Amino acid sequence: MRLSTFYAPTLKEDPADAEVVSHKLLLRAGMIRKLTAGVYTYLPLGLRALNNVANVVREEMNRAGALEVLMPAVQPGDLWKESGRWNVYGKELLRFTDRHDRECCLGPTHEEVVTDLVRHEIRSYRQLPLNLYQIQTKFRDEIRPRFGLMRGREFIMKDAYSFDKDETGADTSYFAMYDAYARIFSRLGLRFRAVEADSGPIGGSFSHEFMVLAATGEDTIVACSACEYGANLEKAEAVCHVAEAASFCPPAEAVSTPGVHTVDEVAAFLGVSADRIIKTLLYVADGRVVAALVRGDRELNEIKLKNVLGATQMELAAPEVVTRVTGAPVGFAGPVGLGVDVVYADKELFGRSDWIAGANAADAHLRHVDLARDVKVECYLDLRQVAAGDMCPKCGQPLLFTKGIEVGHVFKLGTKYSTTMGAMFLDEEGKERPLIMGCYGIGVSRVVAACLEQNNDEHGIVFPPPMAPFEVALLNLSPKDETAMAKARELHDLLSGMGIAVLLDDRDERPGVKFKDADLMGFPMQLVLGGKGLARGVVETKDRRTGEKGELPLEGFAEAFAIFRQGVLDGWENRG
RNA sequence: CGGGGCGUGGCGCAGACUGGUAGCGCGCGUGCUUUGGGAGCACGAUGCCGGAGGUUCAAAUCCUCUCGCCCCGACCA
Repeated sequence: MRLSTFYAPTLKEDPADAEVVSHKLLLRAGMIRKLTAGVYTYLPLGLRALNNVANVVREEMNRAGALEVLMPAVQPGDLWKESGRWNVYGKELLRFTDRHDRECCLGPTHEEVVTDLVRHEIRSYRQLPLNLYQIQTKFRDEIRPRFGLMRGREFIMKDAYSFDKDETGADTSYFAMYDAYARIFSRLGLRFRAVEADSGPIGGSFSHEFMVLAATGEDTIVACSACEYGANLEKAEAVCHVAEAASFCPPAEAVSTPGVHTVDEVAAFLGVSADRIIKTLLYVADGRVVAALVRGDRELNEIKLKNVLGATQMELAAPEVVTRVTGAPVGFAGPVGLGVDVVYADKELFGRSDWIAGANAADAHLRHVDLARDVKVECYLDLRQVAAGDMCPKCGQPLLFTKGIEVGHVFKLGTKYSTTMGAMFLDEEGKERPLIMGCYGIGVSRVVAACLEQNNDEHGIVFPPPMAPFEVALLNLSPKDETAMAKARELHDLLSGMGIAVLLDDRDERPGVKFKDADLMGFPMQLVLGGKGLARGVVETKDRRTGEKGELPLEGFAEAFAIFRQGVLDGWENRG
């Protein structure tokens, strides 16, 4: 390919509306352009990178035994009503009606469609297992799309769905996908970690997320410093420190705390540390008012609470609700004599007494609270957010916190969809049973963005070779010189003949422009053909990642290049 | 949806408070020079100042309404 006839409009300056580095670089390197919020056009370079990711994904899915299909983007609302998600998916599901007034939506995911497909075809256990996948455009009407390709409304996703006859088979399918994902992200040159995750509204019994490690990640992941344990913060299990022996607790008594609302204020006012205080949080979950108790120095993990309640909707109680159930303004809620439907406590509160808590009266708190004596606690559970200083639930070593970008997610779904949508098969005994499903997603376009978050420097993109739109940039510094141009074409054709994607910069530009653009666009290898080297019969080389420069002889170029290339690839493989 | 910010040649920005000829840098076109890390000089083109109302002799500038974009939050694979 020749750059003079290619379309890669690079920008010298950062676009005003790009915040994160991947977004800036994708725009500056001429890979994407925005149409509207969260919706992008892929320009030739961006599309090549995207396709490279898709092809690696495709190869590994095929290797794992999954079969590629392509499902529609437009889906009938009736299917979603059948699965029960029409009313729970919310505004993220873009709905519209067609000319016959039939309700439709743009597919944010394809459990319904694939389940519908399979229920018409699968009759017997002999047809199982089956794993279908597609690489397709998804639309999710995000509340707030941001960061370019990182969180778009329209994006490219690989989604796979497995169908098995029993739990053993389903687990096998799940781990086949898990392994395929690990291979995919490794091959693409990403630093990542697979972590335990909450399964969210799609439902299911267990799941893992594949996180690309990057400071700009929107997720926080917790990983053990010693063992393999890793989890999304929202899932991470909190280890309970050993409770002190319960001592004698005097009767609870009210103390006046005028205008003292927050835990910190109470601690300061009463001269105690925050871990002696009970924080009482009130939520409305599916219409019920519930109280969640955590230690004053802890944060409640809302996902854990929501899962415990099995609630579909849960939100922090509004001030009016707080006033109604506590009889006091916000800031004085406590578990004793609280007018809520149910009280849950973090397990850390178990076995200790003599707490300080809100008195459910304006400007007052209670001291000497004993939960076992004074409160009807429904259950003591893990409700709190894991925090710095916590230990690994598996091995007891310290946990580390890092930021990550979710690029893949594997779910074991079970029979959630097959049951509600009637996707059944006959087992060996002729008995009808629901298919056991799993679903597995990779944000293909997000992988590109996540990759750039990890692989860039002050000059621009540093593409890992498997993802690079072109592996080699061949810069001809003297495009007007017939001899040089002929040589450049010869090298270009030679490399192309070797199956290497090479972009020849034959533009009538000054050398500096070519160097800057090649660096910005991030091609792993640069070959420079200029007057200086040409006279001596050599081509200069640069490894984009290390910046290391060298020379290759024009005589016996193919062999010398192969060695150079292997060196660059090995460097990527063995980088620290 | 709450909070904040921004819409001015293709891109990045100034001008607005205090109304009075729409400007700068980059890019673009032509010519000459230059040619190993985003060239120099000269000439030139490109604006319904996001849109609609209003105030005024006069609006990019003041007022009202609207549309779009970005950031923080809530939410989310």
